[in-house]
Amino acid sequence: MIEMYLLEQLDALAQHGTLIAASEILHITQPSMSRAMRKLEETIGVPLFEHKGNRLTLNEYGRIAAEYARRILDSQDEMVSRIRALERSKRTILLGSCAPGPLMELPSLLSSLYPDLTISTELRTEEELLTGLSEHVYQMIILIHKPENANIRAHLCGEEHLFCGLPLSHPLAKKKAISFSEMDGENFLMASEVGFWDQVVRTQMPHSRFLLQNDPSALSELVSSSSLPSFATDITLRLYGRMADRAFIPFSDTAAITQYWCCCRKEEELKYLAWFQLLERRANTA
Amino acid sequence: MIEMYLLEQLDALAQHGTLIAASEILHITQPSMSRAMRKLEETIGVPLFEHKGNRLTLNEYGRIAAEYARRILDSQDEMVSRIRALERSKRTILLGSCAPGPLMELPSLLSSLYPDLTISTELRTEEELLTGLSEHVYQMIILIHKPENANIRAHLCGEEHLFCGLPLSHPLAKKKAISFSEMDGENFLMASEVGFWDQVVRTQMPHSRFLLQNDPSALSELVSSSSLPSFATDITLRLYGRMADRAFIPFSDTAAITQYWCCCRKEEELKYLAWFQLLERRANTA
DNA sequence: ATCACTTACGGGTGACGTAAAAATC
DNA sequence: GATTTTTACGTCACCCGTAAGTGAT
Repeated sequence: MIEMYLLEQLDALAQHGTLIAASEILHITQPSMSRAMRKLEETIGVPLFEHKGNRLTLNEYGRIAAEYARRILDSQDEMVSRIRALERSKRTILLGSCAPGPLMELPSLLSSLYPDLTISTELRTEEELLTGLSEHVYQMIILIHKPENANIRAHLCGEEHLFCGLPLSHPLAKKKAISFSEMDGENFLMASEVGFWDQVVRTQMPHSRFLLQNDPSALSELVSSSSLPSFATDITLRLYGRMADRAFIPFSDTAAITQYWCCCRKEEELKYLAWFQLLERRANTA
Repeated sequence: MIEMYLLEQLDALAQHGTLIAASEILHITQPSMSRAMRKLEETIGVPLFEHKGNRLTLNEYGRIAAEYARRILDSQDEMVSRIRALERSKRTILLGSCAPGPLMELPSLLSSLYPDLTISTELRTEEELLTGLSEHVYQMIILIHKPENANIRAHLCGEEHLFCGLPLSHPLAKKKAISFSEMDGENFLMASEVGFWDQVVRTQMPHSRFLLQNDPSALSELVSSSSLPSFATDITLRLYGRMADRAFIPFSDTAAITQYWCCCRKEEELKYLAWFQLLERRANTA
């Protein structure tokens, strides 16, 4: 029987080259590793190491052992995280989104539908969300592109339209609509956690600079005391109202409008059937 | 970090149902297992068991953990046996054969070609030999059918012809050839380790009985003092000569003649190139 | 009463750390 | 002399076994 700590130490040695480096990573002393590696060698009964000068290196067999060690450690990690995630998914819905907008409205709806479950949310990139969903990290994710993956089921769950917030004194403040190119070059005040919108505005207005503020209320104060343009969306305007001293003008570009897809793993679609039906009704009444 | 002994005990529990049964298999006491399972549960942080009456059973999470445990233990075993087999294969050639004939001639030839290597032999079924070869248990195997597997290279390495040994007083002792059907129903003295020949004679002479003798010299004595028919082959006759008081008559059936294929894994064909060239020369001069 | 598991306690293996030596650069 | 590994020794964690206890059949 080869214990896991031996494989862990072998793996660390393979990755860091020397006993000292590996032992520092594992927070054990170097003699301890020296002993452990000898023990591993004796257990297998085949030499795994070579002494090259004052360095201990893996030989052909050691490298094979290290590959197995890596794989075994990986499956051990996977086992633990898989079980924990599964257990948690019985108690909570972790909802990941690529934009903050859906996270302002959907969690409370989820809560009312599933009162026994805890609803948590995270803001991540679409790529992170997709891998996280398949790895059972997320129970649901909100994307702006409908995923092609056959193991994922997607339902439309709303849309969002980007607005430009301008002080009333701004020359364009009276317009009914505005384009990114008209505003390109102006400096904006912006919340720092806006998900994919960050990418959108930087791409559409490459000559603009964006002053980020993490705290929403601080941002709000800054905006009202500043003459810099800001952002809003139909969702934020609906939920938080319009500032009296600002004009909010929709961007006319198609890049300023997005649809959101609420996705879950195929095998959980039935579990969330009521939820997707609620989204359906909500879309029809909107 | 989940140590291997915990996974081993979980696996045993999953396979045997109760702590007591599992602990007996592992040769540890039952309280020790009880503690270990609780420790595993605490480490993962998710309940893995249910108390059904006075029995401890795996719940949904426990069953998942047990699956992982099984896989991890398997790869750990594979790691050790793979490394040991690889190391051994550097020092020895383990030659498996489905018949004893080739093992009477080939090992000494191998020895003279590879004087630094230890040559060991085993008699097994073709099926066992094929899996053993792919799992690096054998470096070479001798089969009577050319294998189809693309990862295996086969070279002809000789043939063998079955003879019938008869006392000179036997009515058929003067014949030049003999068929299985002529002998069907007679009882034979036979060596017990004859590989696939066992199958051949039992199939071809279903009404005969075969008295097995494990020790070759004992068999030889029995044969010379008995009037029962016996077996020989061209190989045994060449190597050990003919008994003066017996006639050795070839069986005429095609089932009495076989070709032998010497096989190695594809990736080792170059390593044994000299050997296969020797077999080639030997076949041509024969 | 029997069976399966849990709790309690003591013992011994062995994994770790510290200190110092050996070997290579 | 600096770096890396090995050796030596003491300590403590923890895994196991024994024995008694609890609960279900």
